[in-house]
Amino acid sequence: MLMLDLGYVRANLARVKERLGRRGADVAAMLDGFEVLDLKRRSAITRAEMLKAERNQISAEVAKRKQKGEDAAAWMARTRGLKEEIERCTADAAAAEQQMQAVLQQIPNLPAESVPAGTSAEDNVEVRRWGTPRAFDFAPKPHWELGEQLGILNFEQAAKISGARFAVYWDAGARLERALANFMLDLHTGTHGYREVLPPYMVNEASLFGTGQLPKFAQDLFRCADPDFEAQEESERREREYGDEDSRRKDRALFNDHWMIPTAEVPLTNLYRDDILDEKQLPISVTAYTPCFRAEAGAYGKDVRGLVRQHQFQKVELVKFVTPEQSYAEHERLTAHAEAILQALELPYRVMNLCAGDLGFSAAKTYDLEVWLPGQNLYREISSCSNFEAFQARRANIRYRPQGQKKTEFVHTLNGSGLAVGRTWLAIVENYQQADGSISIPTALQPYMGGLKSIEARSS
RNA sequence: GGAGAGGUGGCAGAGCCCGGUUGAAUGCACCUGACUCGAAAUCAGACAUAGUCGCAAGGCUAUCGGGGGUUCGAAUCCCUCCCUCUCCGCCA
Repeated sequence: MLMLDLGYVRANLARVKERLGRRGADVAAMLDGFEVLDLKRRSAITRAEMLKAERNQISAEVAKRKQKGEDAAAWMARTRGLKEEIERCTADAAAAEQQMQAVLQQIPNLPAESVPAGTSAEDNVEVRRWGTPRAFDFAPKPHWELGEQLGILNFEQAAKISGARFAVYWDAGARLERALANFMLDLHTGTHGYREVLPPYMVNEASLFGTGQLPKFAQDLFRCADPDFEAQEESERREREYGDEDSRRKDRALFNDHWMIPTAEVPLTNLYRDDILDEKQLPISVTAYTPCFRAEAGAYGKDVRGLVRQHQFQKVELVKFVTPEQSYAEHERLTAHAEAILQALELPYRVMNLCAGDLGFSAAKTYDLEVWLPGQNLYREISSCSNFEAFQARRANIRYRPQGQKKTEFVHTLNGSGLAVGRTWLAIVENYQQADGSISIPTALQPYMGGLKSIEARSS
């Protein structure tokens, strides 16, 4: 299963290269040799199919003669040598196919037309800004200082029981996390029309392939080791032996094939993997509150303090399945739904249109919402809302039947954080801090905090 | 963990014991046409997906949970893995 449509790539090679080139010259270069490989593959397929056709004809003749009671030995002998020849051609075709798949699976989605040019975060374009950063008459502190002073956040205990990049929340801090999750879910299900889902937090390999995390980004994920070591070795042997990506994708679980989800996008998008939806059902909007687990390999020394970059954090995710016609309008709506949370909590933010070079692997277009953090004096990503067009749908085989049409088409998938709860937590702590180190609770959140208006240090 | 049953097209469901025009009966849904002012009902027809060859018409190849094997030929036989269901055990 290809990430980009093979026929489309072949027919529009120059155009595809040009659009991929917007992500960087090295990306477009991945398609070098594509034509040669494709030619090799097709000629091997044609040869193999001709031989198979011959074999099938002979078999049909054998069947006819046997039914009539005639002798078929002469015909049966005709296939001598065919079998080996077929096997050789099929192997050639499979080898070429595998090489192409290996290349294509590494290639990211094509950027949408409305994506700005650029190579790094520097080139992202600010679309709009909401709210005014509050003027402090004292020096605002970062959340890790405030949290530890108030006794609602404990990194030492987390390091002891788990390791680096984990946190323990206490008392009102724990409740604040729970309040935020409930508040967000209520708004999305009540006002924005999303259905609430509680999905598994562990998924199989096929799901991760479907949303684009695998095969390229295995190093970012936590994989559950099978206590049965022999089973694991057996699985890896199979992977080597038959492991073209496509058959592995279909071969749902080789052993206990479980990975911790890096985002609810994975289980939610895969809800409809291999399904054919009715156009009447679309758009489908779902939301879920889940933990997210990220290895953060390669992030050593980055954001080491505080809650910004954790191995486990919680997030409310928004996912939509839409028709191609709806997708860009729905992308704007989904982004607005995430923004509505920030607005209700009165947290200043800005919306960034990511440039081609900063776009994620699977995305055609992404808006990042960046919240103002006075304790660190910067805007920080708190939500990422993307349109994947048919990229994930093709990999996960999610189709729909347009009304009045017989042929199926791939849906477009969208998702966004609505919001990352951990980062919302710290945004509240930093933006609502008072001179005495207490945190006032945003009005919208107070009902979810049992009426609590302020988090103060415990007296005891 | 133990024992059994099963996985077939959008869905339901035959075929598998006894391998041979079976890409797969039948029903439902969907689509087209007729009838109708329109709709329902009825009747008639069409109706899998992907790859590949071809300007096209149209061929050809593959696919009956995944992989492998036996055979001239596999949905049907053999091996293996996965999944689902039922019963027993254990457990939040």
